[in-house]
Amino acid sequence: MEEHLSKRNEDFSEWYTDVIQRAELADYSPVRGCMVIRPYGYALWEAIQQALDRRFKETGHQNAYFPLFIPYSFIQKESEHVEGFSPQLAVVTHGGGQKLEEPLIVRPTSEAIIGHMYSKWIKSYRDLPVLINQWCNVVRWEMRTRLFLRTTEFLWQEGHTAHATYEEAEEETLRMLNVYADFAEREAAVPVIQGRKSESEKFPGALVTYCIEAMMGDRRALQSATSHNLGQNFAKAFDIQYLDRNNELQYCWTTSWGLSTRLIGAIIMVHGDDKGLRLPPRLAPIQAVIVPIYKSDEERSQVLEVARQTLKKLQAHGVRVHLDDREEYTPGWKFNEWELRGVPVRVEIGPRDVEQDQVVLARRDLAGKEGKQTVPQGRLPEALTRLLDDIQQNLFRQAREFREKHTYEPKDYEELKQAVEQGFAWAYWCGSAECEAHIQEETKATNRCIPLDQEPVPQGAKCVRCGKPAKERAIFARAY
RNA sequence: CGGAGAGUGGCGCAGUCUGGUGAGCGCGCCUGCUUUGGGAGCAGGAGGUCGCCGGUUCGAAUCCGGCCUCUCCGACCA
Repeated sequence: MEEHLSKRNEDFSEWYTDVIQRAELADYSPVRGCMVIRPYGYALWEAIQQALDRRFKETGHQNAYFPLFIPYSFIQKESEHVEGFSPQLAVVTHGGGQKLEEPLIVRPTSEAIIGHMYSKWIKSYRDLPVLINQWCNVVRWEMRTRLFLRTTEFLWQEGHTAHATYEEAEEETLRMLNVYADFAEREAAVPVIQGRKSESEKFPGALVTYCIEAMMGDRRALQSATSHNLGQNFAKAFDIQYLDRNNELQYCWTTSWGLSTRLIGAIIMVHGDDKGLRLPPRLAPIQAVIVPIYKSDEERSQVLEVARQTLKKLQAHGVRVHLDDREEYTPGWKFNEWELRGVPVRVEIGPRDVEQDQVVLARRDLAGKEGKQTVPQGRLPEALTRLLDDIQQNLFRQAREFREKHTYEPKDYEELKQAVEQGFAWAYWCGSAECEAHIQEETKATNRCIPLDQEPVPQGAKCVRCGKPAKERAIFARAY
């Protein structure tokens, strides 16, 4: 292992892949574009799953599981859907040593197969709404991949719901968008902007796509989750119909929404620094690591004894804590190792601390002495809990300030060009796909979203590119 | 899929241009002793058919051809 990481500001991409591998979150696999999620990275995903799953259940959803394989014909039933996903499909043509009658696709998303099942299950307005989520893997054959951000196979959850009315579907779509935003900000400490995707950026087959967008440490944007109101498009393609109270046959209104392992990429890129990861305490697999320090054998047994008691005490208090009692590494080495792996708090216990019935707490988000404090054993659990809370909030605050600092309101096209070099540009826009395409071509920035939270367009506001009357404000930025 | 770079013990690299008698260096790993409050020191040791296939040659990590994989930059995308 090399002693030092790549510098974050010098080469962000290299720093990113470096951190992931050194922190043992993931590794490259022998299969092109695929990655192996290692135990530490998977533990982070499990923490994400728990925090989200709880929110899904609280909003009335149930988990289920649909198959990995989908008949090829299914994906072709919704025209925009086919067009959007065809280039990315993995197709199975052979099975059991024989050519298949009909090829199967490996799901890139499950609207098709779930739509098919919903058409069997839904008969009456009494069956609605159907609120199902699944945790699974999907495959999209990407040209260029990147650990966590874009891999051929990735893990995610996809919620699929069916409703009696447009209003209910829209309400559900926005409810889940809110769930994602709440999760991102409170659990991952990643500040997000809730918005609507433009026509050209929306999900293939959706009526409206909503998303949460976040700013990464290199000031590029990352779509961190999406929520789609699918209207009746999939209901019509898959025949999802019900009889209403008046005995009239109606098509359902459906939604889908998803968040993937990509969010791990966001956590890395939003919070990480030159020393490595900085994990938000609420999701960190290890919230505190105890590092014992000693010289003689006598000190060793005393310190380890206290370290083990401290471990038990903190575990009993509900803290995810780890005791690093490896003999082969020095304390200094361990300090660096756990900082690289982003553990929010280090608990140092040495002879001095044993003698004085105290520990030293060092927080990951503040460097050196500034982040250190001495706490009596008696007050440890409470002090640590408070500290974790403080770190969680500090990470969020830092990320939000960073985003605000790099957010601009360009008044003309020249200013927009400069703004997207530096971060997010909130710009008035005429709403045309043409302007959007021009902006992308000329600045490499895409329309990330039209923020939901925005003032009415003032009189006389003009599109930043074409000068025609502005319809709304959009965020333009370079994106992952 | 277009452009660039790279594949040599577990990791990072040198050697390749100019083929030849030692495949080398740093980190890691193993053993022992001394160390341990910010990436310890010394001594001894293990580990590589040089990405794969083919060709040229008395002889190939090195030259030639093909293929595979990875990274970075673009177009596509969660």
